[in-house]
Amino acid sequence: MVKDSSCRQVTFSKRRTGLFKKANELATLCGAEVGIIVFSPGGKPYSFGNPNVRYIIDRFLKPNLYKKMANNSSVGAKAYEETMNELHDNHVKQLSEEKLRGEAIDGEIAKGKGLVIGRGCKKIDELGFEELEKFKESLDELDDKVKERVMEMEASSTLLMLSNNNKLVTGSCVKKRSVRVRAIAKKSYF
Amino acid sequence: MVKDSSCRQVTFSKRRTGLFKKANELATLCGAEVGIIVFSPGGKPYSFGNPNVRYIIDRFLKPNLYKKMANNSSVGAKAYEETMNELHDNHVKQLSEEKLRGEAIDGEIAKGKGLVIGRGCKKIDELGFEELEKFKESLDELDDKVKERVMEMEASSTLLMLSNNNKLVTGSCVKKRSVRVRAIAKKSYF
DNA sequence: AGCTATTTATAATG
DNA sequence: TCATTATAAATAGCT
Repeated sequence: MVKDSSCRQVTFSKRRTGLFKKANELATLCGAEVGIIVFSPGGKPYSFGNPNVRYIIDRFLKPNLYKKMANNSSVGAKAYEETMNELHDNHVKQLSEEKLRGEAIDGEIAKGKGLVIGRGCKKIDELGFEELEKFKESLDELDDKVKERVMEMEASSTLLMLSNNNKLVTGSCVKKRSVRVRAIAKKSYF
Repeated sequence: MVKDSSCRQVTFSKRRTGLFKKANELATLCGAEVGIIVFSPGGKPYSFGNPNVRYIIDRFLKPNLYKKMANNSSVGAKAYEETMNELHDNHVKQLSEEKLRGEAIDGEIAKGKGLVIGRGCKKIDELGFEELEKFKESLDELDDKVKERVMEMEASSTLLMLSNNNKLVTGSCVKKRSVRVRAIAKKSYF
């Protein structure tokens, strides 16, 4: 890391591109799932993901959530895709019903922002080391439960990113994944 | 992705190694921060991280938490390290105090696992789409707060990984052609 | 796992 | 930033 600033920026750009290309090839050629996050020397984030970064991170951090997907016929991205399709179908059916009674509960939920622990109303800032450790566990458990349901909601945008991310480069391995796309872009990826 | 299973496994191995090497070079040569997660066709996870994957994911998902770090003198990993050192010092100081009163609160915290929303006691499974969306927001906010404090606790282990990851074993592989410096090889990056 | 022919990435330069 | 090219590095195919 001896190069001067402008030269380093060029090298960074080239090599980042090369890295993402390699990652793309790995995913395509081998049927692997790859996620990459890069922060430039200046701190700007770049990411690559196949199927997408969110999915990779989720799967990495919470493997348990993906066990049931693994049971859904095939392996890896295919299972994910299929599971997501199912979830999405259910979701769409559910959505209309939910919308109807949704607003009625807003008030109640709003109070949720002042989440309490047990019956006490300690503020986070007042928690100490031991308390936090346990509280974090609780939170993670809760997070898993929510994630499981929230996944339905995110399925649509997730799948869109999937298709956006699959611009392939190399000659010998040009291949597009066929994916059902539904819903509108939420985030642009690179 | 045309190769048969055993051939594909070999290719996956070779290319994964190559990818991680490239990532390592990018990080070392350009001072970038890189995280990679790969799931093999069989679903086995491999990861590379500089400084480490956890840090990369955290920074990617919760940029705000790292803003204050950015204010801590320099940029990137250095700032992170320094901030972590500070946090760790505070943490160690705090730890002895906390341990003393820690156990007393266990019971109270244990109840936290039955976290409630507002006053109601709805189970997660009973929440619908609209409810979940709002609840997730609450949870994310809460998670940020906790992360901020939990970071202190994780600082020590994080820093350990950091130092473990940075065993520079070989010098630079300077091959001919004047100033052209090739990557500095780190040995164990996965 | 090692070897080598070939392809690909990239540093330097325009 | 883009294009070229000489060279280093990665890797497919084979053993």
